[in-house]
Amino acid sequence: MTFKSIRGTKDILPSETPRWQYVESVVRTVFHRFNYKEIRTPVFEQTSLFARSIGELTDIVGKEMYTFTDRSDDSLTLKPEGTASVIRAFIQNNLGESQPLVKVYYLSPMFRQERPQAGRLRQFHQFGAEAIGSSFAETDAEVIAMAIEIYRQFSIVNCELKINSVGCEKCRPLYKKTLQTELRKIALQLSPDSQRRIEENPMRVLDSKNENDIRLTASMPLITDHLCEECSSHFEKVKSLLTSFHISYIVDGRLVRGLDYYTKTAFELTSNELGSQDALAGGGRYDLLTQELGGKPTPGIGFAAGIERLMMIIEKKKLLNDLDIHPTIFLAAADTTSRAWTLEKTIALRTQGIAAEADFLNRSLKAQMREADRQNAAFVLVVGAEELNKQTAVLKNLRVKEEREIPLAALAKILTE
RNA sequence: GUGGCCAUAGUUCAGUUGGUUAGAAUGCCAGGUUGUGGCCCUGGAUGUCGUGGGUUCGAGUCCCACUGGCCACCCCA
Repeated sequence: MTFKSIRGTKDILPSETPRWQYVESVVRTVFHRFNYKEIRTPVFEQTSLFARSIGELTDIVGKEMYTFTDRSDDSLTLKPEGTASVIRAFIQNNLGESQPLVKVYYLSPMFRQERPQAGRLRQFHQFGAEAIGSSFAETDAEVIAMAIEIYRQFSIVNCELKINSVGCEKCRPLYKKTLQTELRKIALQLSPDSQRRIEENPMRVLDSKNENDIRLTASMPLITDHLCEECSSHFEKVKSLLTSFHISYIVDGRLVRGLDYYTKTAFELTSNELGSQDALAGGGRYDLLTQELGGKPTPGIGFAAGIERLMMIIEKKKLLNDLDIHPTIFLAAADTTSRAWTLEKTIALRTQGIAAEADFLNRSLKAQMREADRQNAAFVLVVGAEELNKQTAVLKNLRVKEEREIPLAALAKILTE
């Protein structure tokens, strides 16, 4: 084989696209119900947009971005996540000037150069939403409820919602210092990654999956015990709202997400149906991001979810297997003289809004019947010279295996009933 | 980026201690029914055995490298 798709990229084939389209339509429906409107941003941006927003020291920026220089020597990057682009568009188009709260959603491919494995691709797809302009806990709860509602639409209700508060510019630096001094005491016993993070991003050390690290840091102070008054009451409000929405959650004081811009609420939705890459969706509040990117200080919160991972669960649970696109009628020609008529009629039916198909490969009647069956057509119309003379045809219902002779003039009417 | 396993018809896979023209199932095509699908029967077509090198009289089989896939680490959607 001479040409192959790039490592970590996948073709979504005709056998799968009906399921994708259906999932996308459900996602859109829920977003619309929550009054979020779609935004479409370019797939690539200036590299510095991501470096600035996601954080220079994060794994995403440090080693996973698809970055290249174009012919004008500008450094561009295929977007590794959605929020940065949305906030850039929000600022650039002054979206905040026409209303205090902007609620948008997106469905888009994302790109990260990681080693592919189950549930992880280099080009993958996310849907996500951003509510820009509200600092209130009510919006945090709305966004979380919306994410959960999408999964509920697919009867996925056993996933786990983990939430945390990562503090703000007032309380987080103090906590970081406290944690850092504690971590330095045991630094040499920690994994190399964690040792590096003590200085770069100490909170990530607590989020390590290394068993030894977990044991050593078991009694470390948690951010949830060091929040300032404002962050603490915000967190309490989010939790009580979730409870009032009948959404169960577990507080995970060690949850730190891989993007530096989060403040206060951070959350993650995981599923045990997925294997090692078990995060279905993640998100959080980013009250400082808009000003960091040069806009007016505007609080915001959002989430993003992986479509392939949702798809994995849908496939595993054998949901949505009966979606398919099929012709209502297949026009089969019994002899060569009637073949031209079937083609003409097929085109005519299509213009009348009926999904029709015919044989364009000059096949035998038997082969045409097989084709109609393979295409899962509801009806077959068999016509030959004799029928055309009488202006009739044999209409066969493939589902109930019955056939009858009908006048050609009545065909469209019968099919649209 | 690191590691383990893997790579043979369209697909899923078999292929003996290295030995002649590389198989099965399924799918595809055709016929059985010269105007009728699904089930059944009969027949047919299809492989650079991932790529490149090496060992050997001889390699799908052994060795090396590369590429790709799967899974895990890491990280995350």
